[in-house]
Amino acid sequence: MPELPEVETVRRRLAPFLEGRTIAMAEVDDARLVRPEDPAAVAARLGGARIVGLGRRGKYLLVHLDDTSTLAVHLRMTGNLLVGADTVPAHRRAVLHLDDGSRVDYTDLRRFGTWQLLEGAPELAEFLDARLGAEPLDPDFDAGTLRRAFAGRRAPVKALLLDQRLVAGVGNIYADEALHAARIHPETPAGAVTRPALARLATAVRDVLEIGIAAQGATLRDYRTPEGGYGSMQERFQVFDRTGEPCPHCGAAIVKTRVAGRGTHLCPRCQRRPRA
DNA sequence: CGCCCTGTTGGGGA
DNA sequence: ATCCCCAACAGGGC
Repeated sequence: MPELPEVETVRRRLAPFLEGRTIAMAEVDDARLVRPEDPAAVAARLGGARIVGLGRRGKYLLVHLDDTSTLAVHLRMTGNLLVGADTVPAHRRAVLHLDDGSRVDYTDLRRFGTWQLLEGAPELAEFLDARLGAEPLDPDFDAGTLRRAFAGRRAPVKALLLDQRLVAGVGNIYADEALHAARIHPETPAGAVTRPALARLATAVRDVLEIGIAAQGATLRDYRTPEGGYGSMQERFQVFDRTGEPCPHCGAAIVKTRVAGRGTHLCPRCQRRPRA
């Protein structure tokens, strides 16, 4: 489910239903969800709280409460938040009952997702700052941001792009897409990426994330239209999950390799491996 | 039918 | 600094 565009889509979809509402009761059925804290204690804390707003930082969805605490929700691989379901959805791990009688269901097939309750703005800031670097959609995100983050580093540029402490919110799909758009081989040592390439990459990261948001997260692998199709051509990726298909830019066959422990898709003609 | 491999993320240990 | 493994489960390929 996640990747930044999907989290942002969930935030925008839920906000009208949640903002201003009071949580009448919360149920947390999965002990791991809020570890290391006690699920019952967190549920009790949520009960009676009013939701003043929904935010996002990186891939964290932030549920701001009127007692200055914030519930930081991370959906990891398969988490999702649903409103208005008329039956209990599969793999439900937690529920928020709102004061208007509606329900928010949290589902998570693989149970990697987390709910972290943070007390007050300083604790929230400390939590986020320890984990997240630059926001790629902020106006000041540019080539200089990447140059400072990559300086002197020899790890593959894709590995650093995926490091949330450097750039917040880039996942495996959008890393492949951004590197392809910027014509950078994913195994290029990060510190060796040229200045012009860094400028292309900064633009590409922002562009692919904004395209994903504009498509309302409809870019995921398992997304299908109600008729079972893929939707418009623009909703498909350029390289991700397109092994063997022609590169939209040059026509060469997309190849799949492994970089930073993750499946990696690239065009061998557009993204030349730099020689040492 | 069963086995093996893969995976949209992040944390911890080597 | 970098790399590997793991969490828990489903789905696809063979």
